[in-house]
Amino acid sequence: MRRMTARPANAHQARLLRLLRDHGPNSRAQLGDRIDLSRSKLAVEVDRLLETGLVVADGLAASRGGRRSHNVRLAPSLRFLGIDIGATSVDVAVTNAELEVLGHLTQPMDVREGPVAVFEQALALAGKLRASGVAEGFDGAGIGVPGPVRFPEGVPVAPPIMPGWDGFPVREALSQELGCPVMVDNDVNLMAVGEQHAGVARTVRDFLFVKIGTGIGCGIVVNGEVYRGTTGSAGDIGHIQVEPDGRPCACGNHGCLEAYFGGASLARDAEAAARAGTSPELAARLAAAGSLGAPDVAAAAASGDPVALDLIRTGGTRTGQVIAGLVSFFNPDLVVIGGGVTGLGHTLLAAVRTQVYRQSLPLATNNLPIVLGELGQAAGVTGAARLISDHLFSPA
Amino acid sequence: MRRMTARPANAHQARLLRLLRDHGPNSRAQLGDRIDLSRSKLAVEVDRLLETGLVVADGLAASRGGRRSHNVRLAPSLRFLGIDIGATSVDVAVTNAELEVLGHLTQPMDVREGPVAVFEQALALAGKLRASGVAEGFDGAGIGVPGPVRFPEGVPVAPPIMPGWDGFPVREALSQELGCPVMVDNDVNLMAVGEQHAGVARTVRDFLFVKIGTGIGCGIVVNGEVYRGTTGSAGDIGHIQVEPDGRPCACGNHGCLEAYFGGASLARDAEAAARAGTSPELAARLAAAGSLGAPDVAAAAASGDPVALDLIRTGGTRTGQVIAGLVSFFNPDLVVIGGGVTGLGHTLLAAVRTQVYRQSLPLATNNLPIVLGELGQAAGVTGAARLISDHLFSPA
DNA sequence: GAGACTTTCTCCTCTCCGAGGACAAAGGGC
DNA sequence: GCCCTTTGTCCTCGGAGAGGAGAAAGTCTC
Repeated sequence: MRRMTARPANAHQARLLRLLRDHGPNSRAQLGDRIDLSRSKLAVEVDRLLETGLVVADGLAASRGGRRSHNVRLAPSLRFLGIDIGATSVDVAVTNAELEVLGHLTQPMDVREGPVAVFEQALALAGKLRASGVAEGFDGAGIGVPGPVRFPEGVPVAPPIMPGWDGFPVREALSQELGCPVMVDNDVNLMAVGEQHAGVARTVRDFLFVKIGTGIGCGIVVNGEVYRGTTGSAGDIGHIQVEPDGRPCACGNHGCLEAYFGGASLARDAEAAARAGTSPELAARLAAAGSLGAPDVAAAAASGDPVALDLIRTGGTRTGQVIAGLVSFFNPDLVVIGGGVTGLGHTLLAAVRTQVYRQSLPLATNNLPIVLGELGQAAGVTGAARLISDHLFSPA
Repeated sequence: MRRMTARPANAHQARLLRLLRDHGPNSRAQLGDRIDLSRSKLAVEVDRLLETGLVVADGLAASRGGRRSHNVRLAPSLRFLGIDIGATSVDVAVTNAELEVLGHLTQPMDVREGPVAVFEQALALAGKLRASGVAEGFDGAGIGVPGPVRFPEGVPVAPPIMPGWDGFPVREALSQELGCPVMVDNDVNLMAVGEQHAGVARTVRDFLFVKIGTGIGCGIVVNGEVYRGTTGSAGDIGHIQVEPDGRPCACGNHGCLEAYFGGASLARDAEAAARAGTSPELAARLAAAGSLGAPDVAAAAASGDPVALDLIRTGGTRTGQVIAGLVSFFNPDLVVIGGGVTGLGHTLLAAVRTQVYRQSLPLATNNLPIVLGELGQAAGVTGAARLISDHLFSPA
């Protein structure tokens, strides 16, 4: 099948495409209400979009008391591919032009295997999705990687947990492989975008998305747009110090947040507790599985294990300490907590909230919701699809 | 004298005014090089600006190899008033349209006396400047206050160190009093803007301006624009915790940065050292003056007093701790240190630098200059003038 | 010092965009 | 079936702005 080649010719067309993406099929009259354009101009631009094939007619709308208007919608054959490469897994999803997830596959994987091996797996998953019939091809792809990215070029820079990726031309390579436009960003940024598009952050302009997974990172949204910093490493909060002269961290410093919390240290602490015999529950799980992870701690906590609960609470408190600082500094509308360990759920959230509300100034916390993400695993891939659609639905 | 009433009629005129503000007098031909407009359009817009009186002819430019071009410049009679209200002083300056400071007065003052008393003093200083002949009237005024501001309305909100100002309609009142447009912002934000306009931050888009004065605050510039947060309290970093369960702070928490450093605690620590007898130098100064302040510590340090040096170093280290976290989070192009205690100078700077470079990740610090502000006392008033000029030089 | 070349400035024309009105088409309600 | 409302199409008109022609005002070379 021939894929999308057209792009909006001007800012008006771009706006129309985004309206149709975000609000679904719409009548021409409704579009007129949402956009500040004369009817004549609007008709011209919609007709041009119909010609390009990006938009198709979609029957008649219900009457609003007079002549029925013609519906239009984004081409139903458009497909975006969202790829979320985590430290230990890869997620691939296919969406339509309205960014609804039509198919989603996950697979465990170690990012340290390097870009070639990881791409092979991601492309295999994409192929599987295509074979399942949800897509015949892709009009664009977004991909998130667990490290800093030089955004304009789509190239990872100095990623600590994925050394083999440094400077690898992700955008270029994937674009070649898939034969469609590709955009690359940090995975946490994309999760933030995902929650902004379809999750809890739909209505706010300035918010933080804190991901607690293998590592801890933060997506920063300013004025509705992701802020990436000078070198693309903004939001790298895992190595903020929470304990002067504290535990040594893999980064070479002492007392970093990640040395105390996050998937890796949580697993380490849980195993230590199991071996020390303070938690029979965790010990049993360790004996059964040979190793422990965040899900084990979550399960143990759910069954009331005090050691597991304590691990989550102190971790949440430490995370809350850092977030409190960020809230004072950034004064956001909203803080979203997401990532793999949200299985720890409300125990974690409660600890974070307590700490933030206690430690930040009232003016910044008065109307500050701190909530869990709504999209879970889908946040990253949704954000990825949104990233590429934003790119494609902008003037050429 | 009649004051400026005209405003640019469109975005082109606004851009031309800003070009003339930032680059000084310019020939029409040069303006053509700097702006993307056809010669005909440019001529029309410049002529219209000449008609409004915002811009005046300014003789002939030097030849660039052919016919000499006509110079234009912003009306030389335009005057902006910049007011910087600190915790313990008020600064007032007059600038021309190019934001050059033509006169500058400072006066000690306690902001807790309340808005009415403070305005009286500020207006008296403005009157003095007018009497000295640098201005006949003001075309606009910018004012900075030491607390959070609801920016669109120009009203302080819940300012901790100036309770009497909460909700006081600063913009409205001052505009009435002066008979010209007024814009209000947090004083630290304005110092950041000042350094951006005429100081060290001229060439960067994303930077932090850390002010260490009576309190400690931070101006955040994203994409060339001040970021103020949802409630206008962004950058309030004085109450970020640096020491879990540390010293009690005036805000009710423990271990805040301001409990350890900043003008107030520096004075307290210095007096304690003087009384304890560990520093003869400080003791002598205390005996002479009855109390100590940051300048005393600076002087003692300059003459080699080890206790004073140590106070500055540990304060710098603590500040560096916080800045290190912000740098990891925000990944700026540049960090500027300014405010009253820059008299502490390079001892302070060195301590901050050491801590930040040690504690933040290499990718964020590799090309990160940390420097002292260039403008000193003039940063705030320059930023204030820039604020109002940005407002006036924008399409109506 | 005269002529040739450059740069600047002023008109003028021509095109394009988009607003908005007139009118036709299509539907609802009584 | 009649009248009102909404939607869609067509047309005209005004304004914005690009770009060319040519005059005006310099510099530079010989």
